[in-house]
Amino acid sequence: MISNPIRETIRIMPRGNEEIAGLLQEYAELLQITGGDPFRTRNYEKAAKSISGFSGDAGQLDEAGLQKIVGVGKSIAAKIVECQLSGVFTQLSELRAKVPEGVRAMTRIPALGPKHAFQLYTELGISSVDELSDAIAEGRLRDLKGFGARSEEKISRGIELVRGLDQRTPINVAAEIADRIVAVISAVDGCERCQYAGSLRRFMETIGDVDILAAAADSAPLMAALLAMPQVQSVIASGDTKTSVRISTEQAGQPGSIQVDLRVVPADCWGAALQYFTGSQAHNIAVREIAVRKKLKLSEYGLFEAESGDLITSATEEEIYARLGLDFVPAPMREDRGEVQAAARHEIPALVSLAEILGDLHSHTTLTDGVASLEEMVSAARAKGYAYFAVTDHAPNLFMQRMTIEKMLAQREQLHKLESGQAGNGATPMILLHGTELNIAPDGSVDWPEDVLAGFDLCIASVHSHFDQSRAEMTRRFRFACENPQVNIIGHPTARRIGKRAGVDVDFAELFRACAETGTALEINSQPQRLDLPSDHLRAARDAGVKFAISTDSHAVGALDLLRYGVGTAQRGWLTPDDIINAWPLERLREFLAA
DNA sequence: GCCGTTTTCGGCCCGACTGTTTTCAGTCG
Repeated sequence: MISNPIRETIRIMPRGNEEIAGLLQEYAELLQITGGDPFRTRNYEKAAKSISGFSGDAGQLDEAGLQKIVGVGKSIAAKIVECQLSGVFTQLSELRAKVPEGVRAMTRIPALGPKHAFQLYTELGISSVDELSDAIAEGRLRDLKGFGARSEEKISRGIELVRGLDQRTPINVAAEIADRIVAVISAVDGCERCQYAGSLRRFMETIGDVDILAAAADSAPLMAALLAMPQVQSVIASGDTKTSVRISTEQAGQPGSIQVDLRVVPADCWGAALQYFTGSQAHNIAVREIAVRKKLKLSEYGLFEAESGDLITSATEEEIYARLGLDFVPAPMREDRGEVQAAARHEIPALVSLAEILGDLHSHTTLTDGVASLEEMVSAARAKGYAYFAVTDHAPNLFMQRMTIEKMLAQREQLHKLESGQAGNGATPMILLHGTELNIAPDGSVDWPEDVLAGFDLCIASVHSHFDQSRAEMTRRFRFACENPQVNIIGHPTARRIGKRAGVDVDFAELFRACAETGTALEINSQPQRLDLPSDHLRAARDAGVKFAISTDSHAVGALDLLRYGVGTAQRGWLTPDDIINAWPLERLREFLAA
């Protein structure tokens, strides 16, 4: 029998981080539903999140290694190891037998939590969202203790909401809505400050709800302004300090909606409120625990002496962190993934900022699938004040793009003319780089022969097909592409489409090694439906010695503005300008591309 | 269940809003 070299490298793969995290999360939820100790529940949730964001492969670790992960102690480590070895998680199986899967699904309904879901199951035998819907229609909830007509109504609305697809909103759609609301609220008489906070300020890739914070002595006119917006579909809650509504989102004609929370505070506690309202919840808990240990109390109203209740500070976030002995933590880092400890050790890195990006390294024109001409793209890039700009149209193997070597060479000539044409008008000229986006074939090869590739200033190589290869094949495919001396950057490495297509299955540790060894950068693609490489992988890649290119992959002039989402993603991955090749001056960039 | 320049035991963030309640539990962030 002929041996298959790929097959031989496959071992029985242990469960990956996400799978382990999923089991722990499920166990936490089932514990909560069955009324388990809330602190234990919180711990399992924390361990799940911690493993989900862990940069190594938790499935490869023994008990001692697992316990080094924050939130994982003796007991959870033992459960994970047992699960890896025997495939059995006894306590989880026991709870699964007590709580049908449908009951857990019921807790996803807004306004229906674990306690009521379990009550509905034990007292009425309701064990799915559909059964719950029927029970409400039959009026069976009314006689239940703790339920009434209003709760029936809220749960009914919640069921409609969960049945609608795509509950989380892309970051750019949420940002547009947030900007509009901030403009409306800011214009109200008496509004002293207004900005968005929450997951949007932290640059999460999708947004569950939009959090708006405002400062005013009298909250009523601000709340009224929000309620009067024509996009408001329904009011979830409305009080003196907080109003929650659902607002419609139009995405390419698709109906949708998102929850918006408006919180109004007095101006003098702005910093404390912004810190609180930005989250994440896990970060806030970690920070508040530090406050408690110092005999202080932190809330959205300020930092107080625990004993006397005297206010210490509340005006700015910086003062609050400083008073707790912490470095200021930039919002995108606030996920309780080690940043609080880093802040205590005064090791918060100087994150890359939008202003430090000197050029965009991935763009398309009408020569392939862009909708703006070369001249339009270049002039838009110049308007951004970039020091350099790369045009990287698709290569021939993406057949529908009908690229040829002749078209490519003609574009290069046009590009050189454009570049020389700008001399003499006084301003520092923007350097134009001629590049291409190659297609990584299933075997790892790319479109053009090496001598053709050598004519480009830069080559991106991306996976555009055969997404379902096995991990071993995919990993070998990437390594082969990295080893091509002409390939400088791997484009949108996981090839995921957020909410639509999962990323390819690749051994990330091996990919990072290959990139580091060959001097190949990984792209952080700024398209909101990509955000790829995802932020969760960035720290591991950087620790392996990988450099990154933050690019927009623009197919239109307006898309150049998407760079901020790529920068936000890089900030979530703790990256500094030194990690980002397009934050470097042209000379250093050229050296990297030539190496 | 985790964690510790106060602790290996005894804590574990904090507050707003709602609905069904005569004082509070549940949900949410």
